[in-house]
Amino acid sequence: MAPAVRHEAMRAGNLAVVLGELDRHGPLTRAALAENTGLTKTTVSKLVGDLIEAGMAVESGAVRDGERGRPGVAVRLSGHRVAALGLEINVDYLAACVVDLSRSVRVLRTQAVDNRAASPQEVIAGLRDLGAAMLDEAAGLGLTVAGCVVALPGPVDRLTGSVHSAPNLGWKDVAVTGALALPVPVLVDNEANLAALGELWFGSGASLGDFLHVSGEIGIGAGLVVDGALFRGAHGFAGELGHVVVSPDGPACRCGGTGCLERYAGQDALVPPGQGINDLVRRLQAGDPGAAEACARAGAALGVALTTAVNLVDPDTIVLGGIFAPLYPWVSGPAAEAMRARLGQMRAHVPTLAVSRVGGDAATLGAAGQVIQRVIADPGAYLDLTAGGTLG
Amino acid sequence: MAPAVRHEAMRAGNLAVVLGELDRHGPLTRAALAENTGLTKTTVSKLVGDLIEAGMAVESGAVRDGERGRPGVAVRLSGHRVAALGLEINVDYLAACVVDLSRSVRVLRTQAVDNRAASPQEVIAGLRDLGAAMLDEAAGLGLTVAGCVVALPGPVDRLTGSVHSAPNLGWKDVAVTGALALPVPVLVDNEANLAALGELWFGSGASLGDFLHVSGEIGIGAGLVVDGALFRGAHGFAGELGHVVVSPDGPACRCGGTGCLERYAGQDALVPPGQGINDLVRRLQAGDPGAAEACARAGAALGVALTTAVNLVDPDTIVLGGIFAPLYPWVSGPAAEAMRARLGQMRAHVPTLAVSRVGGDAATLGAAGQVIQRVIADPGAYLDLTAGGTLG
DNA sequence: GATATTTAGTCCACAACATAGACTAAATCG
DNA sequence: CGATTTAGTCTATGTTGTGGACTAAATATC
Repeated sequence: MAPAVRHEAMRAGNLAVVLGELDRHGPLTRAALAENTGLTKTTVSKLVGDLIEAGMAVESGAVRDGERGRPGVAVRLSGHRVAALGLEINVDYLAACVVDLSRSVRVLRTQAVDNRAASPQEVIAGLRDLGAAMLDEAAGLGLTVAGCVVALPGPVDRLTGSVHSAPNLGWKDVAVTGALALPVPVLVDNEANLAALGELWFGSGASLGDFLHVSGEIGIGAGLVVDGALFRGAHGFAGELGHVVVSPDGPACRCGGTGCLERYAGQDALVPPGQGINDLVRRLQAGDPGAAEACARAGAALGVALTTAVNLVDPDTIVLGGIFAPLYPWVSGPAAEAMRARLGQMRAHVPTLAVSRVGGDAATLGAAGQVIQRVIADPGAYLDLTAGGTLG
Repeated sequence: MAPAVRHEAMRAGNLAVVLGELDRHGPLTRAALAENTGLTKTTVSKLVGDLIEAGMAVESGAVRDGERGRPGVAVRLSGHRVAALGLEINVDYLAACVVDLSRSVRVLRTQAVDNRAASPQEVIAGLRDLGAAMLDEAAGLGLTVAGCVVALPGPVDRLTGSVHSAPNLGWKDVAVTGALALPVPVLVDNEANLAALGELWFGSGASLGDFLHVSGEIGIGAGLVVDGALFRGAHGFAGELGHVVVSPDGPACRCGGTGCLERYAGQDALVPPGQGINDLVRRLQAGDPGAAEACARAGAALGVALTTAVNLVDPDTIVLGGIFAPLYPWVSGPAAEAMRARLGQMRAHVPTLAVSRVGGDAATLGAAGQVIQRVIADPGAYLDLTAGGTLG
C-alpha cells in the first residue's frame, strides 16, 4: 500500500521533484524550476536552499536567457558531497567505483583475480578490502558515501542479500551483504540488471526510451528498463534471455532444457575453450570465413530470441553489450535481419539494435548509479547524512 | 516527472490510502483504519466522512472485536453510487457490463452479432446503442458512471483511442473513442490485457501474486500483471504470446514469421474451419484419441512458449483462459511437463498453471474494473462527480 | 543618462492539511 | 455500580505550500 502522506512526505516529495528536475534538465534558475515543477517561487527557493545546505546542489553563476530583466542564478546538481560506491564480483576480476551525485565517475579500479579458485569467503574478504580502500579515497575527496551496491553474476535475493546459486562462480547459498561488513548500507543485485542500468546512466541510455540491454558473457542475461526503472519480475529473475528456447529440439543446455539461446550464442558456443573473445575478434578481423559464419549463426539465433522478447516485452531499443559489443559488426546484421523478417509485417516499429557504449564497467557503474538514483529519488532521506558532512 | 505535492495532493493521496485499505481489507472501523494506514484517528475520521458524503463508503453496523471497550462502526466500500461501464467488441458478439465500486457486477449483457460482416462504423453504432442502454439502466439503479473502457481484439493506441490494425475484425485505422460519443470518459484497450485484469479482480486474481494470463482465441494474447498493474511495454504491445517463436523452422504464420505459437496452439490449429471449441471438447469427452493427441501437441508447444515467457518475465503463476479454459484438462498436463523439464533445474519455483475462473466475460469485466481501479486509486478526482449525485 | 519595463528572487500574512492530546461515548469486567 | 477499555470527536497547534507585495538587477526607450 502507498504510505500515508504526511507533511514530511510532502516536503520529501517536493525535494525529490526539484532535485529530479535538476538532474534531468541541467542547470536551471529558481524561476525556471518553479515554472517547470508547478511549485511557487517561494517554495522552490526554500527547497533549493535546503539542497544547497545538504551539498546536493550548488549555485553556478549568473544566467541571462537573452531577454531583458534581472539575470537568474543557475542551480545545478553538486558532485562535491554525496557519492556512491559500486562493487562487482565477476569470474576473473573484482571492480569498484565511486560515482558522485552528478554521476561523474570519480574513482574506478579493477583487480584481476581468479575468483573461481578462491572460496566465497576469500572473495568477499578481497572485496571488503577493495571497498574499504575506495571509501577512504572517497573521504579524501571530501565525499560522503550514501550506500553501496554489489553486482554479482547470478540471480540474487535482494531482500536477504544472498546468492542462491551462481554457477559461473561455483557459489551456492552465499550471504554477501552480511559478510561484507562495510560501514555503509549494502545491497546486492544481478550483474545483467546493473549493466542495463549502467547503460542507462553512463552510456547512451539517456537518449533511449525503454530498452532491453543484452549482457552476453558465458551466460546471456538481459535487463529491461521501462520508465527509467528495471523490470524484475515476480521473484527478481526476469531477463534470463540465455534460456529462451530458440529451437526445442536443439542441443542440451546446462539448465536442463534443450535449444536455449546460450547454446547458440553464448561465449562457449563461439570460442573454443582456453581462448577469449579477443582471439575470435582477431580471427574475424583477419577475414576468417569460419569465424564469420559462426557469428552469423549466433546472430540469427539471437535474432530469434530477441523476436520473442519483443513480442513479450515490447522494448523500444535493444542494446547489445558484453561479448556482443566487440562482435557487433558480425552479429548485429543477421540478428536484425531475423527480427525484421519476423516482426516487420505486424509492427509499425521494429526495435533498433545498438551497441553498448559502456564497456566492461557497465555493471560496476550501474551499481553505483543505482545508489545515486535512490538519493535523487528521495533526497529527504539523505539530508541528515550529509548535513554535518565534511569540509564543504 | 512526479508532479509537485501540494496540499490538495496530500489530501487526495490520503483519501486513496483510506479507500484502498477499505478495498483490500474489507470492512474496517475508523480506529482500525488509523492503525493500518498510520494516519491519526482525527484525520481518518475526516477522510471517511468525505468518502461517505461522496457515496464511496458507508457505515455498516457496529462491530465488537471480542474484546471489551466501545464497539466500533464498520466502514466499507459502497456500491450504491459510483459505477463503471465496460464494453467489448469481439468477432461475433458485443458485450457490456456495469460494475459498482465494490466490484459487484450489476448488469451484464451480450449481443451476438457478426461484426466481421459489418463496417466498423456500424459496429461502433451498435456499441453506442448498447452502451447508452446500459447508462440508462445504471441511472435507474441510482448509479453514477465514472467512465468507460472498451475492449478490442487487437493492439490499440490508448492515447488516441484508435485501432491501428485488428486482423480478426478486419479493421484498419479505426478511431473508436471519438466515434463512440458516449457522455462519459472513454478509453480503449486490448482485450488480452483487460482479460488479465478481469481475472485479477473478478477471478482468482486476488489470491494470486504477479501472474501471466493467457487468452487463447484465434490469436493468442497474454497480459502480465505485476504489483496489481498491467505491464504494457514501451508501446503497449507487450504480451504477444501468440508470436513467440516455438520452432524457427516451423510453419509460416500470418504475421510473416515461422513457427509461432499460434500455429501450434491457436484455435485454427486445433479446430477445423466451421467448427467451434465446443465441438472439440465434445470429441475429447467422447475419448477421441486424435483430438487428445492434438491437444497434447498444442500443450507441449504452449509449454515451450511459456518456458520462454517465464525466463523473460518471471511470473509467479500462469492462468490459462480463453479456449484453454475448456481445454485445460487436456492441455495443461503437457504444458506443465514441458515447463518442469526446462525450468526445474534452474529455478527454485516453477510457476504453477491455473485455469481462468472468469469465463468469456473476462475482458468486459476487466474493462469496467479498470475504471473502478482508477477511482479507487484517486478518489479525489471523482468526489465532485458524485457529490451532487442521485438520491443516495 | 534618467526612467520605464522586465525578470529573479525574497518576505510576510494566510490557507490547507495533518497532529497530539484532551475529551466524550459506549461497551465489558469485577 | 464503578473501573477499565476501546471508539470516535473536538480543539489548539505545527508544518508546509500559496499568493501577492516587495526588492534587486538587468535591458529598452526616450
